[in-house]
Amino acid sequence: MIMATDVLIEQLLRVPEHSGMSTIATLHALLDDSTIEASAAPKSVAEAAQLVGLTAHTLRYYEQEGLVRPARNSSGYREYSAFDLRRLVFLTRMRVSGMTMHDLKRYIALVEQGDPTISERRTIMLEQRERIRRQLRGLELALETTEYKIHVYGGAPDGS
Amino acid sequence: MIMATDVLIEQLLRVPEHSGMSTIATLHALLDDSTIEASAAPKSVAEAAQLVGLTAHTLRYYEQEGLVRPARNSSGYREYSAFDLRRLVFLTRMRVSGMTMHDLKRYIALVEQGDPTISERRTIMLEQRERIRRQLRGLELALETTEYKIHVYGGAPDGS
DNA sequence: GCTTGCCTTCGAGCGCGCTCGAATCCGTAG
DNA sequence: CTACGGATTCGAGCGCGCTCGAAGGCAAGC
Repeated sequence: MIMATDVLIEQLLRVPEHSGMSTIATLHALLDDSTIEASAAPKSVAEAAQLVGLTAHTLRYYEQEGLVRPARNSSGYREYSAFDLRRLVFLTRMRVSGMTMHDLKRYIALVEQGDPTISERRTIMLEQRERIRRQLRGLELALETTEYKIHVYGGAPDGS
Repeated sequence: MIMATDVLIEQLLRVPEHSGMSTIATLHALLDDSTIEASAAPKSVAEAAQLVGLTAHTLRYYEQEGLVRPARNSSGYREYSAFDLRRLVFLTRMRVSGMTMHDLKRYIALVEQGDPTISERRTIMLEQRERIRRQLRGLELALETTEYKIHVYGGAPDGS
């Protein structure tokens, strides 16, 4: 939960409203690695950073940690493809939901090893789902508590 | 999101099921500083830590930061009253929902200054509510993403 | 009286996830 | 030709929230 996180959440939240697609189709377009090249031109590190709500520094750090492998142009500049961007969206969502860099690196390493690791990846995602659900319960409790305080401190001129 | 957090969430989650009270009444009993002394005997630092899902070290740290002020017995040992315990529950919930130590210290400082600071505290809680709501949205997106992956990785022997 | 175990204070250390700055290189505009 | 913005690598540093260990005190059991 670092500074970047707030920006990140803001950015990622506005993703779903870009078309008349169903939720599942949107997710597919956003996340499935086989639906590549929807938008042709690759992005520079700064553009990619902006799109995904991180800094260029952080994107380079993620690469260093093996989480993404953008191509390079003839000058050695990074070029983020749609594939890379989808990967970044996935990474940021997992980070937002509290998956550690350690676990994320492990997961991505499995992804890069291909099909034989699918069942292991599935296990990781099942655990991740449990973590998220626990967090949701914790957050809802915190929300109740916060609303209780607001109530005690005198009504709610904002919100019902 | 440190090690303690997981334990902490586990502990705090089981609080609501202890009686036939309504949600609001439960919250009141758990959080309102005027409903003191439901359970008489004060707790030692280790007991308090266990109850709230933190370590004794962390409780001492919180005290050092001015977040709680447990009384001391004749030997200088800490004695956590029901008041203190409720305070701790509040603190942990705020921490779970991502409020920083910095903000929490500020908030508690206001609490200790009494009534004149109520409107300021209310503002803080309104902001806190917004932060929690943003986090909830982010988490829900992460949950969808995770479930999408689970789906892609082949059905859900666990959960529908 | 001694051991055991939990309490005390204090200050240093740590793991995480960035974050930043220095030094250098590329590419376009004037 | 020069200047400038943005790219590169590298390694060091940082803020947060604990976390730990040393050195010693208190209280109950044998």
